[in-house]
Amino acid sequence: MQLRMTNQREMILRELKKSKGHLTADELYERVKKFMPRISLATVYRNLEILSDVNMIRKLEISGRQKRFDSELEDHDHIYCVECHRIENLEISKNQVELPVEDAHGYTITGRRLEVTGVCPRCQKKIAKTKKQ
Amino acid sequence: MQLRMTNQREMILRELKKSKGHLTADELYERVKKFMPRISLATVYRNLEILSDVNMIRKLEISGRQKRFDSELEDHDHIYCVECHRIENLEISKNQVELPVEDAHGYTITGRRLEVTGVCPRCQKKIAKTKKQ
DNA sequence: CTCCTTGTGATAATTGTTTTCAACAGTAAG
DNA sequence: CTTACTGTTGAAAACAATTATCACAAGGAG
Ligand SMILES: [Mn+2]
Ligand SMILES: [Mn+2]
Ligand SMILES: [Zn+2]
Ligand SMILES: [Zn+2]
Repeated sequence: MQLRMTNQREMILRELKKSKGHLTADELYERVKKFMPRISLATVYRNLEILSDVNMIRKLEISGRQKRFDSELEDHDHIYCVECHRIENLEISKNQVELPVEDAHGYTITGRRLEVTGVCPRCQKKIAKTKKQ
Repeated sequence: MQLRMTNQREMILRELKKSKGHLTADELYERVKKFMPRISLATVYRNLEILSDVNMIRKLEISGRQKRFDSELEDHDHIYCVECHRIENLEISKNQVELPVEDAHGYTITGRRLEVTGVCPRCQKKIAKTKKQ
């Protein structure tokens, strides 16, 4: 059950790392296609799934939206703009969020996901403009 | 711009309250159909969206899964089982999660969503059994 | 009543993702 | 080298959730 680093897999990983962002499968597909024109979107989805299964990348599942992928493995949360859906990293110190380590309803806790929502500076300006008129 | 309480709307709201749970649009559709056999799933989606827009219900967007709707308006978070996807309420006191009230990357913060994941007691037992064999 | 808005059910379309499958490539024996 | 096995691929179809479209019905306002 060891992972073979195929060309496609490597390319996908490289492009994700290069971008430094939080890309969707199809954004990544567009980038990879530049170098591998015959690759299919299914292959991109497939490999993103595999890579996140083996913890080489992180899968971000922002509520009700398209999945995004992150090559940064360090523990961090995200903030996203409710207007334009931009996503940015958010450093939250561990002690800002303290959770019951176990035994909430008898659950064994495996993780937590914190999403902070807001309006990004750009969208604030945009909104301010529209209001003036 | 006031909300008219149509029969369908009322029925959907009543059934959601009655259930006390966290239902998906189609679970609710099945329930409402018992009383209104001609209602369509689109109407259920439409009205759930409208009802949550005017804050008569809450829309729960659990990562990577189908939206669920909650008739409880009080501020509370949720825990869900990564095995069976059961969702339960989680009371987290405000001071267990303290966030930058504003100015994370210049964002105006509008909210936060906290998801705690774990394995529910039922699934723990199930897993324990499978391991024995 | 007429005009205007809102809500409706049926259906089609769209979106994001997963599955299927035949062809292909890498590895390990025999 | 042949054989068998395994994982991977691209293309296409299937899929589930959601949203858009449309023609019609119901409810006021004037
Ligand atoms: Mn990140
Ligand atoms: Mn709840
Ligand atoms: Zn924005
Ligand atoms: Zn469970």
